[in-house]
Amino acid sequence: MSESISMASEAPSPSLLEVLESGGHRSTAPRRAIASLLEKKQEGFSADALSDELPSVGRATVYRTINLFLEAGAICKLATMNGSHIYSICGVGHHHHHTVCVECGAVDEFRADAVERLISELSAEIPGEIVSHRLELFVNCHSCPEIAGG
Amino acid sequence: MSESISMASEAPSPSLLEVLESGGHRSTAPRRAIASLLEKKQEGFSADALSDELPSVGRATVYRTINLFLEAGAICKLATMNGSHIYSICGVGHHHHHTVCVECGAVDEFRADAVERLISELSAEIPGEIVSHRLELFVNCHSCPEIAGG
DNA sequence: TTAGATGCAAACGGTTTGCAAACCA
DNA sequence: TGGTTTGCAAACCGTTTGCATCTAA
Repeated sequence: MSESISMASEAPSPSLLEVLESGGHRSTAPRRAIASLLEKKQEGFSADALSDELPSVGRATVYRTINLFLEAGAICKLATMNGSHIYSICGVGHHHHHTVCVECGAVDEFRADAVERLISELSAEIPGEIVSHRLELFVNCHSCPEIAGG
Repeated sequence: MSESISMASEAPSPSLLEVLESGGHRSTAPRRAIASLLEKKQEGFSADALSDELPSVGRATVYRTINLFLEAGAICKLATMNGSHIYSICGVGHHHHHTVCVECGAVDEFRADAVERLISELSAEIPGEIVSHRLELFVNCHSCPEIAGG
């Protein structure tokens, strides 16, 4: 059963403002607004949606700030089932995978040693060497009504 | 060890023209040109690159034809490591995964029961039900020079 | 004081769409 | 022939960039 899987649902996000400052970036009003909004989000978000929620912040700044957090590893960019992609706060610092709810967009993270073990088994069977991998699970989280009303 | 993994390197692509006709689409010169070019390709390709190789075919037609094959399941759209995406012919008819060479872009398919088994194990541990999944392996295929000269 | 950050608007890359002309069945 | 498909160009979407202005440190 539950050998080495760990869900991150309960993990509090690290302070995005700390991420900013430890990266040598300034703490400005637009960045603080974005950071505090992101820290409230359970679901994945698009840059566009974020921008809509912060009409006082310029679109370019939203994109620049997202990229800044991306580079710092504070958020992840992940694929949705339809091929587009969304961003999500990273609670876990290291390599992990995501579940994305196909109904409401809620994103969760998990680490499962079984996944990594599988990859290394596959590497024996596959020509060439495995440099990296990407795994996304699309789920129906069954808690959608609370989040998205659907 | 090698229990149920199957690589698709040698599998001949099914005739894309058949795919067209069985889908009730017409066999036109542009579509035939695209189909025959695709059937020669080992590596993944972008719509843009395809269009460059077929200057006599309009860009819109390239995109339309790609989507047509996508809908028919004859080609797959898959992610590259840098977040962009490429297309690749599907030899295997059913659910499978891809390896993408980070050097030359060569794409291969594999089916591994172990992957599917892992997913169903994970489903016991993960809140909600797993609807679908996506797994991409990024590899260094070590045959790059032959394909891309690099 | 000044390097860094912002907002705007324009540019961008990839993709889709409207439409009249061309084409296959 | 008539419904499909094509090519073009313009529109589109998400994202990045140039630049003058503003601001945190």
